[in-house]
Amino acid sequence: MLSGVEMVEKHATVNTMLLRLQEAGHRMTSARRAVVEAVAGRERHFTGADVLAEVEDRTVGRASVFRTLDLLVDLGLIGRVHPPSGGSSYVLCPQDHHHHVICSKCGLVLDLPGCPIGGELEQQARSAGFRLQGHRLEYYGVCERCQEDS
Amino acid sequence: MLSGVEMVEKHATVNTMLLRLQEAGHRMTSARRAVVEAVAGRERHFTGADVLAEVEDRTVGRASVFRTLDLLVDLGLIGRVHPPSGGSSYVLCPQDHHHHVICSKCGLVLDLPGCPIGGELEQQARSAGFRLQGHRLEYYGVCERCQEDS
DNA sequence: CTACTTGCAAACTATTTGCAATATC
DNA sequence: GATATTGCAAATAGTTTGCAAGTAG
Repeated sequence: MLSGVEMVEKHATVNTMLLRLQEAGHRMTSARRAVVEAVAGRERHFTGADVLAEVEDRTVGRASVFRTLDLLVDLGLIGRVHPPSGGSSYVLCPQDHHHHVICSKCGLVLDLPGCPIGGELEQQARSAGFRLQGHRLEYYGVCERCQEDS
Repeated sequence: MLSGVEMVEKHATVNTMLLRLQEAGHRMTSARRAVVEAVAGRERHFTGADVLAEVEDRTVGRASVFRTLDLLVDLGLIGRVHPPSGGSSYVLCPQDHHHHVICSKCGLVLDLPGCPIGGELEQQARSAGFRLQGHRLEYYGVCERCQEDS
């Protein structure tokens, strides 16, 4: 069984993502399928425009692309990142709490499972009266391949 | 001397910021002064539009506001943050490496001196071949005052 | 069938650019 | 006086909205 699947899927597959959408009470439409297919398996960060470009020959409207991406973000299947270069883009996300390293040159995204947060700084914030809700942590660097290329 | 100054200034004052601009080889103009004055002393995050609104009665052009903000970011006097609610805004920054907690309700920004980063995750990124350049870490929560208000 | 969802186009928001005029050094 | 910088207006980028038509459940 499962012949051809040699790797553990770190990220949700197309089917898993569609299933999640349904479970969350959303209808399964061709627009959503198109967006999910355009997004699944990506290993770099991508923008709304990237996805739009990939699905527009399937006559999926601009709005539906953004609406579906929002949905996927809400479900935690993809996340938003903000490269220092500016702008915002999306990345596929594994389902547990994690962070990303993003290559400044090619946009490659690597998941870093686990979380170094929780110590002194959180304590400081709490003693200043904050009730913490979450955090955003992103690393930036240059990936192996891009270092070679330079 | 220095009568009236009872507090240690955590962030650069108007004069300090202007001085930095000059040191960096930039001219001292009224547009820049206006932007710096609009920005100094803020304890919440603010957007380009906020600053624009505050200086436009001084006939400072839209473009100059954004150009000056960029300059201040380059000099490290202010930083960009990306609230989960979306969008991007600026915060005053102390001069050393630090992070922020941001109140989701009122936008209050608190500096957290120091940095919890450096351990396991960086190691993972390095062993995956990344040459790290930096990171972005922001905490989100609700400040004391907003908890009371709710 | 019924309500959710869509595609389209227009509306928006936020920021950037081109350029002649201006002000700083 | 040379050049960095400006204000303005138009341009651009990216995303959102309003709505009649379409379609999944």
